[in-house]
Amino acid sequence: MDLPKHYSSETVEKKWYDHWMAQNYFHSEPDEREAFSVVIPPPNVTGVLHMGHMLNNTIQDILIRKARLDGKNACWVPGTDHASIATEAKVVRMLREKGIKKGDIGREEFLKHAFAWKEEYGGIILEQLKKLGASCDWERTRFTMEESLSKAVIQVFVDLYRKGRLYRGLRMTNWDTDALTVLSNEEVIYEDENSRLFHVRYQVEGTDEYVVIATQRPETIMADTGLAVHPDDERYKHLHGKRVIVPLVNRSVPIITDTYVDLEFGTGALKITPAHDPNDYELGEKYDLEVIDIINLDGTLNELAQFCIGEDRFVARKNIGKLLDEAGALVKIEDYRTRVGRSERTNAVVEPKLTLQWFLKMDEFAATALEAVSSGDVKFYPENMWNMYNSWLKAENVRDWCISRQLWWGQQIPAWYHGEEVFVAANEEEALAEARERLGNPDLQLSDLTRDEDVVDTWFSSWLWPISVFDGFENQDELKYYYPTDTLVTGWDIMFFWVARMIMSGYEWAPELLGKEHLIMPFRNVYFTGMVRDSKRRKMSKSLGNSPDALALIDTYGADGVRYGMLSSGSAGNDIIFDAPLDPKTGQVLNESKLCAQGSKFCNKMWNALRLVSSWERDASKAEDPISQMASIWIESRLSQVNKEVTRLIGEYRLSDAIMELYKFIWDDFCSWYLEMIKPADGKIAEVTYQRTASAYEQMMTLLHPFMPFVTEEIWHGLKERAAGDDCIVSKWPEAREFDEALISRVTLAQQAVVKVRETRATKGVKATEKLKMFTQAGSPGEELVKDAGLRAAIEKMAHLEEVSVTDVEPSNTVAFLVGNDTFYLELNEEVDVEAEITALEKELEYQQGFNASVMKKLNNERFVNNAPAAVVDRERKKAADSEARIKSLTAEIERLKGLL
RNA sequence: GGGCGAUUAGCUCAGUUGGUUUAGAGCACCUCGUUUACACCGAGGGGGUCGGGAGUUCGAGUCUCUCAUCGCCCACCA
Repeated sequence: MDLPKHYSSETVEKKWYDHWMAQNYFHSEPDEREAFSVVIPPPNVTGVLHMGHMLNNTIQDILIRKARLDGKNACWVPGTDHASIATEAKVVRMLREKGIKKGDIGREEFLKHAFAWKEEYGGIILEQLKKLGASCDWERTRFTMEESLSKAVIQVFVDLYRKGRLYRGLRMTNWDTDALTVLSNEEVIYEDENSRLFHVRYQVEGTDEYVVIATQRPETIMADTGLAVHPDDERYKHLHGKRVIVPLVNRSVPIITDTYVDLEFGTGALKITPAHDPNDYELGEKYDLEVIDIINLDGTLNELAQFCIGEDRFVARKNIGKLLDEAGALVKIEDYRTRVGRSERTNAVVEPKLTLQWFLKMDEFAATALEAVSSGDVKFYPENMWNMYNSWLKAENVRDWCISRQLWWGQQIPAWYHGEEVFVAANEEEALAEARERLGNPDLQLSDLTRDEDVVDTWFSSWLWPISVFDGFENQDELKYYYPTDTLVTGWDIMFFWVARMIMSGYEWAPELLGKEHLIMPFRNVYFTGMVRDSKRRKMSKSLGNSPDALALIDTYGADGVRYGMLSSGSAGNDIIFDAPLDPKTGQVLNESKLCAQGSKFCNKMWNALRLVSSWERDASKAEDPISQMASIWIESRLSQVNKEVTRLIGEYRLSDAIMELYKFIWDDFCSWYLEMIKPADGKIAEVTYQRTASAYEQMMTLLHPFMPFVTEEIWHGLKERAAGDDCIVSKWPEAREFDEALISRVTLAQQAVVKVRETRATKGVKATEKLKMFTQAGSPGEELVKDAGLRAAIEKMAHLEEVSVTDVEPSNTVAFLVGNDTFYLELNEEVDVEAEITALEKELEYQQGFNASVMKKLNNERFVNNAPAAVVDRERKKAADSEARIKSLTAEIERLKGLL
C-alpha cells in the first residue's frame, strides 16, 4: 500500500461526506431506540458561515455523533430563519438596483420577489455547514417561513389573543427610520457616541427672565409642550405655575415640577417633548401635556415643525441650531458623550416614536421561564449563566414584547378591522364569520374588513422552533418521540431573544399538545458558547472585517483542523480569542490560525501513524515478542482509561478537555511510545501484534470521531478491510474495560528511565544511538523494572541501550540518576567528572529534602493527622516514604562518589 | 448607577466538592538531531512566589473580605 506522505483533507473530506450522505446515515425516523434530538439555532437565510457558526455547530455535531455512537437515535434538525428585517432590506436593495420600488409593486408581488431571492441565494450557509462536517438530517431541513411553520405562528397568535394575552396599544416604541418598522428593545444596540449639548434659553412668559435648558435634540424644540424643573430647586421656585415661550415657534407652554428632574444635571431645567422622547412622553401623560409629532416615519420633519420641513432630523439639527442662534436663543454648545441607540439591522439611529403596535404580555411567561431553569428542569452550562437569565426575567425587569413589525417579509398578523372592532382568526373566512356574528350583520363582506398590514417579529416564529420543526402544532406523532430535545447550543447573546422565549413557548404549548405527563421543556440542557473574538478582544463581525473567512480556513486546514482549532481554546460560556493574526498593513484578519494549524498537523500525525502501521509486513508465523506483549496490554489499558475519561468529559460538556486528552493520548502514548516500542527493525510484524495494534488504533479513532470525523473515518478504513456498510459512523463506541493500573505505573517508570538516559546523553554530548549499558543494584526496588522482560527490552530499545541489568558489581565510570525511588547507573565510554556528578546529585538531594520537609511538616502536625481524611494522610505518608527512599539512594551514591575523590 | 465575570509561563488557556509529589497543557523560545511514519518531525531544556493585601483552615491557585486593573451585561439622566 502506497500512501502519500501528507494527509490530504480536501479529497478525504469530500469523499466521506458524500459517502455518509449516500448511505443516509444522518437521517432519523422514530423507532424503538432512545431519541436524542438537537435543533440547530437557525441561521439567517441570508447568512454566510462565520466563526460563531463554526464553533457552535462543531459542538452540536460532537454531541450528535457521540449519541449516534452510543446507539441512540440521533436527530439533528437543520434549518434557516427568514430574518425579516435583514432579508427584507436585502430584497429591497436588490429591487432598487433593478429600478423597482417596494411601494410600487405591492405586498404580493414583493413577496414573490423575496421568495425567488430566497430560493436562489438563501440557505448557502447550510451547504457551508456540510463542509464543516455537520451531520444534520438534511431531509428535515426547515425554514421559519414555510407553510407549516407559518401556520403554527398564526395558530399561536390566535390562541394567545383568545387567552387574552395579546393586546394592541399606542406606545412609545423604537422606530427604525431606514427599515420603516418598529423594533423591540432587544433589537436596539446602545453605544456611547459623540454628541453636542445645545443650551437654549426660553423666555418666561410676561417677564424679561429666561430659563436655560440643555438638549441634544434642538430639532425637536418645535414639538415642546412643557418645561420641567425639580420642585425643590431654589433657582426656579419663583417660576412655579408660570409659563415659558418656546423659541422659534413662540408657543406658550407650562412649567411643571417633577422629581424626575435631576438637580445636578445641566441647568436643572428640562424641555418636554412628549412625542419624541420616552421619558417626556411619560411626563406628558402625567401632566396632560399636548403631544405634537413633528417627525415623519422616515426621520424627516413634517409641517407641524414649521421650520426645516422635509429635512432629515440630523440636517434639521444643525439648521435649527443656526436659527436658534439667529434668534438669540442659543446660549452655548457643548461637546458631549452619550448613549445612542441604533437599529441592530440597519444601524439607523432609533427614533422614539408613538406607534400602534401589538404586544404580548410577558409577566406570566417570564415567571414560567424563570421557574423552568431554577427548578433544574432546564440546565444551563455553564451554570452561572443563570445570573444573567434571572436578572433579565425577574418581574421588575420584564417588559411586554412588541411583536408587530411594519414589514412584509414575515407572517402577516391575522387581525381584521372593521371600524373600532378587531377580529383575530386563523384565516379570512373565520374572521368574516366572526365579524358577521359579532356585528350582527350577515351581509358583511370580506371587502368590508381591513386586514392588519403588519407582520410578526421573526422571533415570534423562532420561539416555536423546537415544536414546529416536528410539525408539532399539526400532529404530535414525531413530537412525542423527539421532544424534548436534548441540548441547545447557542451563544449567550441571544439568551433573551431566543432561549428564554423557547422555554416560554414550550411550557405554554407542549402540555396542550402532548399532555402534562410528557416532559414539556423544549430542551433539557443549554450549552452557551462564548463569543468568538479577535486578538484585540473585539467581537468578530462582518462590519469590522475582523473575522477570518470561514471557508478559506476549512480549505487551508481541513474541516477537522478547524474543528480542532475551534475547540482547543476556551470552555463553555467563556469567550474565545481566536488566534488569527492581523495583517500589519490592512489591519484585517488573516486566514491563519495556530490552533487550526495544530489541528491539521494532528491529522497528519495520525495519517503517518497509519502509513507506518500499513508499511509493516504481517507475518502470521511470527510469535509476539515480549515488548509487544507488554505494550499491547499497556496501550489497551490506557485506552480504557482514556475512554472513561473522555466519556465523562463529554458528559460534562468539557469538550476542550476531552479533545486535549485524546490528542495527548494519541500523539504521546500511542505514536511516541507504543509505536516506537513495537516498531520492528526488519519491517516484519507478528500478525497478532498487528491485529492488537489495529484494534487499539481503531478504537482511538472512534473515540476521536465525534470531534474530527473525517480523518478518523479515513484511518479507520485504512486499518482493516471493511465489509460494505460497516462504517465507522455506525460502529459502536468502544467499551471501556478494566485496566491494569499497576502496569500503567510500571510503564511510567520505564518512560522515566528512558528520559533520564536521553537527558544524560544530551548533557554529556553522547550520541543518541551510541550503545550503552545501564544497571541497578541487586536487592533494590528497581529490580522490578528490570526483571520484567518486556519492560526491560522496551527500555533498551527506546533508550538505545545495549543492556539493562541487575548486578552486584561496584559501579565504575557511571552517571547515576533516580528512577522512581531507586538509583540506576548508566555506564559511559568517556571519562565521568565525579565532582560534577556529586554537585548534580546534591542539587537533586536538596530538592528531595525540601520536599520531604514540607511533607513531614504536615505529618508532624497532630491536627492534620487527626482532621484530614485518612486517604489524604495515607497519601502524605506514601510521599514521605518515597522521598525518604530517594534521599537514602541519593545519599548513598553521593557518599560512594566522595569516596572516589 | 446596578450586576456578572475575569486576572495562573512570552501568548491562549486548564486546574469542578480545599489535600494526587513545593502548579499543568498547547503554541512560542533555546540546544541537539535528517535513526527508512511524520521537519506539518524527533530528543532534551529554560520559563510562573497563581494581580496586591488580609482572613478562614491542620492545609488555599481553589473559600471569605478588601484593593487594583480589564472585560461584558443591564439602566430613562435632558
